[in-house]
Amino acid sequence: MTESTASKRRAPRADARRNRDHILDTAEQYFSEHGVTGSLDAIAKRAGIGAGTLYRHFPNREALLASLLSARDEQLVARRDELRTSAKNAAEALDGWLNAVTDWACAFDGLPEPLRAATTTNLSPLAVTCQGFITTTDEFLRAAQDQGEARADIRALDLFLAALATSWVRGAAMADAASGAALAALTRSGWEQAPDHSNTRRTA
Amino acid sequence: MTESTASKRRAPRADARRNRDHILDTAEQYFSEHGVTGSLDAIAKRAGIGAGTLYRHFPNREALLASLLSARDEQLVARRDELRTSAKNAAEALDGWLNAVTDWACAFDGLPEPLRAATTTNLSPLAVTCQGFITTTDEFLRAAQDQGEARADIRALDLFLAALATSWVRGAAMADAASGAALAALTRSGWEQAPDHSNTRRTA
Amino acid sequence: MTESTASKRRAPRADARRNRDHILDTAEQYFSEHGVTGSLDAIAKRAGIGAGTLYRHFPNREALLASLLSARDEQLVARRDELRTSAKNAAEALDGWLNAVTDWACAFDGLPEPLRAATTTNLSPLAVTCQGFITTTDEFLRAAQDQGEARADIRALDLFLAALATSWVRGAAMADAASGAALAALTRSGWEQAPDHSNTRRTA
Amino acid sequence: MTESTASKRRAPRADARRNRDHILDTAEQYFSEHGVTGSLDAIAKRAGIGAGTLYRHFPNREALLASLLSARDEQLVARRDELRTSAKNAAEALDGWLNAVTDWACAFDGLPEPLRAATTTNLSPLAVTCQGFITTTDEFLRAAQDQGEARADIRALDLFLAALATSWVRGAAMADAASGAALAALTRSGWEQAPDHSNTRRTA
DNA sequence: GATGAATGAGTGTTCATTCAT
DNA sequence: AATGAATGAACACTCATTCAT
Repeated sequence: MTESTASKRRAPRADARRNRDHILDTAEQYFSEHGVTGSLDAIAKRAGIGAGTLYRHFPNREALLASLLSARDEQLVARRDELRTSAKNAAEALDGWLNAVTDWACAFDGLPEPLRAATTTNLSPLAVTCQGFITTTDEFLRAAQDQGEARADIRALDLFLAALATSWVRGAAMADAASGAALAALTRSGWEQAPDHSNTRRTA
Repeated sequence: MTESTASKRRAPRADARRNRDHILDTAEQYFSEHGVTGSLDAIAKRAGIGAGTLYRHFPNREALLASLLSARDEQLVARRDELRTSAKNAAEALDGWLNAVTDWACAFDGLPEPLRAATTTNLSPLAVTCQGFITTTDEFLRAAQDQGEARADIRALDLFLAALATSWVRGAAMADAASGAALAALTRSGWEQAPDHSNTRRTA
Repeated sequence: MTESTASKRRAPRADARRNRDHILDTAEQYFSEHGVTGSLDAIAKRAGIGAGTLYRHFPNREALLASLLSARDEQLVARRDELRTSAKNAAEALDGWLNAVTDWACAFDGLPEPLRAATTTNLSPLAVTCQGFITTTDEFLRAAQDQGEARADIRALDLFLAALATSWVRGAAMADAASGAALAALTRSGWEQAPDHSNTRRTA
Repeated sequence: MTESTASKRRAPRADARRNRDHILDTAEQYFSEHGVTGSLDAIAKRAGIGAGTLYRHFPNREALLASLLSARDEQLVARRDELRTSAKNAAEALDGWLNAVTDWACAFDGLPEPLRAATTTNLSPLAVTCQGFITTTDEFLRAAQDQGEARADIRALDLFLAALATSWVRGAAMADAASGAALAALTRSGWEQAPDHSNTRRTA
């Protein structure tokens, strides 16, 4: 299917492809330096192309972000497959996945914000990206729930948002890394001490 | 304490005081409508004063925000006192307090962002405000820990940040309210199911 | 004449012809919606062709407009013939013709502007179109003048411009239709009251 | 009244006034060269001020135009008074006035367009300016009608629009001046030859 | 013949902050 | 103390036209 449509627009034109890739590289670097709210014009300038060219490839900031992030999909997908096979149990797999998502959402300063927005608007190009990850989260979550390793009243969307929130807490490069980790831990175990009459062992 | 420094500049001039209050009222309204990133110029205009006057009272956006929020301190302090006496146990008190903080940080759209920043920069006028609430959080947390109702490895700062994160997830008025509540719940209990040795009852 | 030059490049290629027609249809619709200053790129996009193809067929906006309008020539020519036979006198014929021209120039929002320009520059592809209509106007005018039904000091060009001006006054769809009609009436009879020798008393 | 409000905002600040005047001078020159659609940024740059300063004084193009034109009001008003006293009859006065309006609307290339728009939208700052002139037109028109020198079925608005249309026909500096005059003449007397054998019958 | 990528100056507008009045 | 004018870079985004493919 994808092939047939691709055959229609035969040549993606070598220079266009090159430009596109160059824009992505430049944006990656620029966003790393200035956060996701950095100037698109500045990216175009740094890439040595006209602003129009950037907008042709990526009609708006979110489209650019989406492309940037989907380039990292492979890594996340790889991580997912790895967790599926190597995790010692469903809870570890879910935990590992959520950590991976958190890292992913920390790619650029300010990234969690549009991602969160994308979970509710559905209009953003980021929405599809997010949706895919929520689905994966759901798979891990269900597995853990089936194994009795995760509470039954948890929704995948909420875990995804919790991961984003953790990225958000980590915030800028300067922020307290420990607090980010702490929120991740809270998300897993909560602050509440189980009122264990006998001996509830719980691993921090 | 604050009074003694104020005594230095004897009469704060009635009109200045009036202006200040009027700015605060206007800003309150404006931020409610447009979020915390709204235009300060617009606030000055709506308040019917010059931009310079606004900047005289509040040298920057965060100073304005800090004043705005500290006006709500009383409510939070009242809530704190209420929780201290009425909560049936330390865990409920802590939970109630965190919910109060979460609500407080939802006062304006986009408010969690500068608050989070204030927890790390220390330079922001908001830092003092935050610090006070972190201290209160610490009191509740310690009480709960002393009662064995909260895990010992939790830090007040992290709980405070978790509350902010919850506000952040709630986000704009449009956002999914359930997800906000879900993160609060996660923060309390985590998604992990305690490995029950007897018989795990689980409702699908 | 035009045919002989066309015979040079024998087959206009079926697809080229089809493209050309499709562009015209699309442009007709687009200009109706957005006025004559609408984006040519958008027209190409809507027509499903590349921008270059559009420019191959019509090197600039005015060339496109000219083709668009000459497609309506038939209607105007038909109207001309109709007026020649059916009008009860030369003045009515001229009046009918000017109204037809006015309607024609109202085809798209903003059309009168390039038409007026075309009457003076001669470089525009629209110039030919306009010239033809001015000639026809001249025929009707002369007939009326011969019949003593039109003043002798009137020029066809000026009547044509007056018709364009009337279209211009009608302006966008929103404009005051009555004023358009009023200008047409003024053009015919003027605001001046003929000095009546008897005694025309007229109360304002 | 105007004085009391003026006293409130005591100092229009000498530099502000100077800037404002300088902007107006620059805009006058720039619009003369490039027409009313010229770049506002370019005007700011040429005036040696920041774009923001221009926008502070004139929030949009039409506000700037309105100020520019109202500076010419005095001339028109003077002309009005002159016509009132010196015109040999009401018809000449009206004719002189319409010519004055036409000249006024020719001040810049492209000016008739926003003026016409202003007669229908009412939202434009130009609307007030236009309204004033329409009122004056009405005075001259009524006088002429009272004298039996103008047809009773004419509206002031339509005469005003006819004057604008005449300016529009004159168009750019390059345009055919004769055609402009011709439309003005048409507006006054029409193209129709009164079929007067003896007594002038004229159909409305 | 057709394509559509590239151009890049240009658009109007905003805004936090400073400083002359 | 209050004012509000000035700043001017920055913003996202557009579009007619060219030209390599």
